[in-house]
Amino acid sequence: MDIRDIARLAGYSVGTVSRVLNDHPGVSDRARERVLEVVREMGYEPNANARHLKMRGRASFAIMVKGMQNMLFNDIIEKAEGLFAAADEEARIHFVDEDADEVARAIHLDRIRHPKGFLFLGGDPNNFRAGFEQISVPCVLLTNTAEEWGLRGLSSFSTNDAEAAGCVIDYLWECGHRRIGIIGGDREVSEVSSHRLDGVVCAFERHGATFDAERCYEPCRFSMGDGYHAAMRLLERADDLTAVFAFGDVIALGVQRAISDRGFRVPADISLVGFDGVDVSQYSVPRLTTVRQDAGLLARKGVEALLAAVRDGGAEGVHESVPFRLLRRESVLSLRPAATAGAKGGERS
Amino acid sequence: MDIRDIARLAGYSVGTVSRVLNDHPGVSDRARERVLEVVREMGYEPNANARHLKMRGRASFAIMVKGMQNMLFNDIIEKAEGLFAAADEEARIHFVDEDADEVARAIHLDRIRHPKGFLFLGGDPNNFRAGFEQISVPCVLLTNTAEEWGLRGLSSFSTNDAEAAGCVIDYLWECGHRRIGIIGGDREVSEVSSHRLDGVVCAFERHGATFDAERCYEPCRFSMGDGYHAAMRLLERADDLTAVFAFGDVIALGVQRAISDRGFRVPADISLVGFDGVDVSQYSVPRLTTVRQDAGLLARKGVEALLAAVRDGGAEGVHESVPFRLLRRESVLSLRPAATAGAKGGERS
DNA sequence: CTGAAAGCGCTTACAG
DNA sequence: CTGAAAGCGCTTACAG
Repeated sequence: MDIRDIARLAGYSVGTVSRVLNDHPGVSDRARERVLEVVREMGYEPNANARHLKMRGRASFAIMVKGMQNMLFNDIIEKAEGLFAAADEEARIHFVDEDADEVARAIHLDRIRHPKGFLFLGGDPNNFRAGFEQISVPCVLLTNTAEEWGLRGLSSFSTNDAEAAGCVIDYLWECGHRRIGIIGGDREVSEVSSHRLDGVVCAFERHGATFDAERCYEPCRFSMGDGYHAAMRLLERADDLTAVFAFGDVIALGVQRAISDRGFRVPADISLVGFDGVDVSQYSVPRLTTVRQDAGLLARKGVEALLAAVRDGGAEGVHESVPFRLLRRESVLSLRPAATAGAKGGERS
Repeated sequence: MDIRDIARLAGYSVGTVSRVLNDHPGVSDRARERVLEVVREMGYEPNANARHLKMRGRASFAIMVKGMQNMLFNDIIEKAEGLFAAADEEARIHFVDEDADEVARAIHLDRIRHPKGFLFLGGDPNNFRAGFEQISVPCVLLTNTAEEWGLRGLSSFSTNDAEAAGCVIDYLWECGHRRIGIIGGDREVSEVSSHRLDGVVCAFERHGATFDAERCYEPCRFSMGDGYHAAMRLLERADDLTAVFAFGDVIALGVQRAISDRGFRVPADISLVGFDGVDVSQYSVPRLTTVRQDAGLLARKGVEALLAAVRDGGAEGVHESVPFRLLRRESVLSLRPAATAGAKGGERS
């Protein structure tokens, strides 16, 4: 069943059928109706390979997702897919391993599949610096800022990680916490972690204190298992902590388990804060205090920018941060009785 | 940069270049080396659209995933992707909404993309009965059994849901629980839920009791939020339950939160069992007792069957169940002091 | 072993 | 408004 069959059955040429199928002008109503009738009857759908071959290949968009376990990315994917669909665009999802090279994968895809553009969910600056210029189509990066990567034509939308991390420290400080441990991605590898750590360090300085990274910072990958083991190491080394800030909700879940396994309770003995604001954070017991990244807005800005860049021909590259929110829930204990009331129910604000 | 450029640069015809690229016999070593040299130098990669057009379209496999929030499916996808890659096959992931028609989507893809085969993660028998025969390529279904759907050419690999659910009830029974609530998918819509419920009912009968579905069964979708609300309804209606069995770990997480919000503790006041055995279940506090489905084996069997069906030309369709394991962890309290020891640390076995 | 040529299923100037 | 024809970038009989 190909376009020639339809043409024959409809009594028109393949050119006319093609024009009908593509909603091109210059077709009589009679022809249009007749062709559509046959198409419907036969359940015909054009071969996408042939179509894209002819139309110079640029078929769909590619979403490059770093890691399969990142629940925030799942939320973003879900929204982005809907947005692409609404714009009548196909989007194909490619998961790449957390420590694989997402840019190399994209270069390869660019060559063999000719996507219209790439939406990156997470990315390693080293990979981008090494290969980005080899990508021939518009690219947008989400959750990382590429502002300082010096790459022409790459846009990025992200949460201001340093500021958000600073807010967490401010909040903990306000609750009377001074001995705070940090568990997050390796700053050599994970740039968001590096920014968040900067925010922590600055916040400490703001409060006239110094963050002792040597003792109170423990790096790990973004998974529950890694969070668990990192917390075990941290709690072993620094047994006087009153609070732990994990650079991801999934990490925080592992940390919570570790705290519990060492015989402590959250938040009675140790307070805990996460990052991302994924669904599970509000169902854990206790509900996890965390920084909510706005997955919906991130997805929308990213998809719109990508669509615009494709339409207008690769733009300059913009870098924007989207608002975040500190969700004050139940996993942080105020050490200052007077402040207790203020620390509760804050999510409503 | 197309195959003609390579041919010109290498000093051979496009036919020879194509043969080299496809590892066909009948090419001199000299030609092969020369062509590969140019290919490498130019970073050339053949246009997949053209290739597939010529090769009659069948390009890659399609993985149809029902719902984006199912963590078990995530595990299976991850394994399956690796397996396809190892077999040098491409696999494209399509997420379809939990209540959208995955078979209709597949029919559409079948027509426009001509995949080699479909791997379904989850599926609604109604959709399959309505449209399955319109799919022209081999299909394998995972996590549901299609044994009784009467569909020629569809294979399925799954956990024996009824048996597994029965084991859960047996275990709770053994721990002294009699007033057990069930929270799971709507049996009209979710066949796995219906099977699990059958298992529950049978197990009650085995123990000389009757399961009162009217009072003790509350349906919901497979998400934490739905689990939470369903549990609220159930606990409201049946306030004497000593245990709740949720038909999915994500549901169980919501249930745990609901139990806690009603002022009860798990397992001291109410015991809780999940289903699936996803990562998060072992990090929750308390660690969740659950049925572990073997995502790795499911993925392996599914991919192998699909590959074989494509190779040998659509086979008959086999239906196999894969072993499961009841992971006895911390969320179930034994009501019979003597049995306490046996109920703990069971995961090790 | 190699090349010239047909053809995969479409789209799109170009005529009429 | 419609049709005949060229061409998208490949693969693969068919000759030689």
